[in-house]
Amino acid sequence: MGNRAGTRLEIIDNLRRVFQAINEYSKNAEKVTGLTGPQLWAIKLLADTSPLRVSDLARQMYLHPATVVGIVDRLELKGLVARNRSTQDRRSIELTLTENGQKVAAKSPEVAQGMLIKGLDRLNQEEFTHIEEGMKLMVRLLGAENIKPQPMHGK
Amino acid sequence: MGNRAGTRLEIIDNLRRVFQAINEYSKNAEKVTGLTGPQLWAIKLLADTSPLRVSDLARQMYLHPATVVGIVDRLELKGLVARNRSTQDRRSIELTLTENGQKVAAKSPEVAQGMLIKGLDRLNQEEFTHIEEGMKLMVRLLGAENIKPQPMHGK
DNA sequence: CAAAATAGTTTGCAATGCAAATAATTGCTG
DNA sequence: CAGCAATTATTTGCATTGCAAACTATTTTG
Repeated sequence: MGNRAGTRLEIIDNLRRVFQAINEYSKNAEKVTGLTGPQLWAIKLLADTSPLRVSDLARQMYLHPATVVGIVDRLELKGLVARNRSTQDRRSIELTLTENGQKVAAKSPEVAQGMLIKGLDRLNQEEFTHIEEGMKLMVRLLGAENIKPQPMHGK
Repeated sequence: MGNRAGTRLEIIDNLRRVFQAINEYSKNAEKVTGLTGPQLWAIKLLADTSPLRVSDLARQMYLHPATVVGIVDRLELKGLVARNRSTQDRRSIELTLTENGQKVAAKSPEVAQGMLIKGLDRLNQEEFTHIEEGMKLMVRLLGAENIKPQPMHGK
């Protein structure tokens, strides 16, 4: 203690470790599923709510529609996603998971999330409080209170 | 309280917020500097230690040499990095920052790091301990103790 | 000295990501 | 209701990242 400057750097190093670990979990998920990060992300979103229009998917992924079209193209090629023209608004496309797509979504690992949930359960009350308060503070430091949480993925 | 399950999800949501905030800081850095994430990362590493061989840079960035060659190509084109054949081992190339490159490295924002350091200084002792312990625990949960910290970047 | 290892590069490939232009449809406005 | 504006998805063109495999030059090792 007292040596706050050193601890400060240690905290940041630990944050970096967390980053990299999560990155590696999602790299692993890519190997397991044969899908890239964005592809897996799209599949997961479709597993949550379906059908989903292309523009809505783009909004949820904070990506340009043109980018999402490419991702959906490749998922459609793999037979995981289906496109259907909406009957109400014939401009829009409704995206759904195929049976195979649902299987993939169900089987694909929860990236780091599962790991974290299990780990959190094993903590005692004091440790749990440390993490709870620590994360709240980290959010405050970054001014990120108003940011809507979105899946973390490795690049 | 006692509702541990809810808090658990809240913790993960906060981690996601942290992720996204840092992502946005680095996106901003890209706009400010006109460099992409990997390019900025390479510049920062070269600002730390110089000269640096291509293979060493690749190792530090956990990237394939062929990938780094491309990145260095573009930095050289922009006049930020210089290549020099080593005299001791004529196979290897020594990378250095040009004057301009040094200026860019100095001026380019520390991504999220500066933000965090300033923020950490403003915390009282109890808060500081929460973050310190919280991050340690997070690292343990992910089994990331042995991971060498590397810059976090969006991408 | 010959063979193997190392360093950087080139080439070819796939994926992400954006901007701008396009076609089809819907909504709005006078 | 006719016409214009907005929305939706797509296409095209471009830059970047990232890897693997082949290649050249150099060094090290047997």
